[in-house]
Amino acid sequence: MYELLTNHIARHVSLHESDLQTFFTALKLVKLRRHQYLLQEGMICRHDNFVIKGGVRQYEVDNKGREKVIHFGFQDWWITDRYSWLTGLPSIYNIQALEDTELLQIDKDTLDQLFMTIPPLERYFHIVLQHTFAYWQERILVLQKPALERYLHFRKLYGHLEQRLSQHHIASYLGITRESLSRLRAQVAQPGK
Amino acid sequence: MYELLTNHIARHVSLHESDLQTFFTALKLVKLRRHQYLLQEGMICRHDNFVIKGGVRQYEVDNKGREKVIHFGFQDWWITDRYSWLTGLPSIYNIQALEDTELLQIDKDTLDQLFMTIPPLERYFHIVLQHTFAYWQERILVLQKPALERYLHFRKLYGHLEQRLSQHHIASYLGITRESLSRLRAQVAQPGK
DNA sequence: CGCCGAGTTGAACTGAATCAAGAAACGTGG
DNA sequence: CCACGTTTCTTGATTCAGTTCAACTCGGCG
Repeated sequence: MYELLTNHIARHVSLHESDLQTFFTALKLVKLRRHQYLLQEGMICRHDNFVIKGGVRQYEVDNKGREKVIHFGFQDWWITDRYSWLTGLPSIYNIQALEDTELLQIDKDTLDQLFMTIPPLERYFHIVLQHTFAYWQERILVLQKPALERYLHFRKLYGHLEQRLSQHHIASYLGITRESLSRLRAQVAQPGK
Repeated sequence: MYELLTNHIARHVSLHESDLQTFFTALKLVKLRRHQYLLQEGMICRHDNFVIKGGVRQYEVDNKGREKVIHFGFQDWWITDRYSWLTGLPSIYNIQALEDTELLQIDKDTLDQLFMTIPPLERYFHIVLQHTFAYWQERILVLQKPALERYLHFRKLYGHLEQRLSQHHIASYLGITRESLSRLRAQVAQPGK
């Protein structure tokens, strides 16, 4: 159960076995069934979550009732609403399981405590955040490009996930409509044009 | 010279005076004149930079030769190309001074060394990154909205900077053309429509 | 003065959204 | 295992926000 996370940590820092255990005892295993929510709009997000199985999407519902997917979370990713986590304000996001999902959850206050006694643990979270950030920086760049480029970029990064996601969710992630995505797919499949 | 940074740090963590001094001696003061570059495409970005005066913009030049502004950096902000910084790969971004600018620069290797001996320093950088991250998360959301909303959001966040930036740079930051921004401004100024 | 970059305004164009039907895939109950 | 309803995906016609191209204004500065 902790194997994935142990490996993920080892990839970034080396942690004493005892510290690792301390950290693990602070974690809570959460199981979500498809379509269940990890976070709903209006709730305060006090936890960070490491996906060990399945997948989730983080999205906002805009004032016209349309869902905007900000981010996905699959195996080996940490996911949270960083804004609510940081400020303690209610979240404007929903995080929902796309399929049956298992995550390891850590509470912010607990984690902040642990950081004081186990500095390499903070090092780990800091490094992971830097990675996520670097990826986010690229996402902002890509969002400025035309729809076809955005789709191709998505395939390069997440091609292996394409069949696990609905067109609807992919389109929303790319900032386009379902219909436009459908047309782009047709175009990419047979460049008869 | 270190006053702004001292205050910024104190806002997030408490650091022993001696640790603070150790950190400061690792910093380098960099002065840029308007239009000078802090980073150019192709260079490896090994430094993180705290702006104490002036302002910079981070942008990419796309394959059609157009500039896409990703981010600005003004007083009290840390700025770097997080991707190149993290991976050691050449940057695809340029960071250029918008006006005469002064920054405090820290080298990645030095900083990583300091983190090992001064854990609260890593805490500080971790917290700052979380803040920046929360802000980028919002930026991704906003980039999915129509141009007018993006502009209004920009004004809410950066209204006080609007006159220090050219229309060109603001438009690029918003992901629209100069002309469109001009029209939006006219529309906002007199809602005679 | 006259030039030059920054900003505005107008007209035509275009990529993507919207609206509207179909087709295909999926799951649930008989 | 099939039939039926629901959701997902595709395809077409139309509309619209924002781009492009081009001309014009304004203010600064040699």
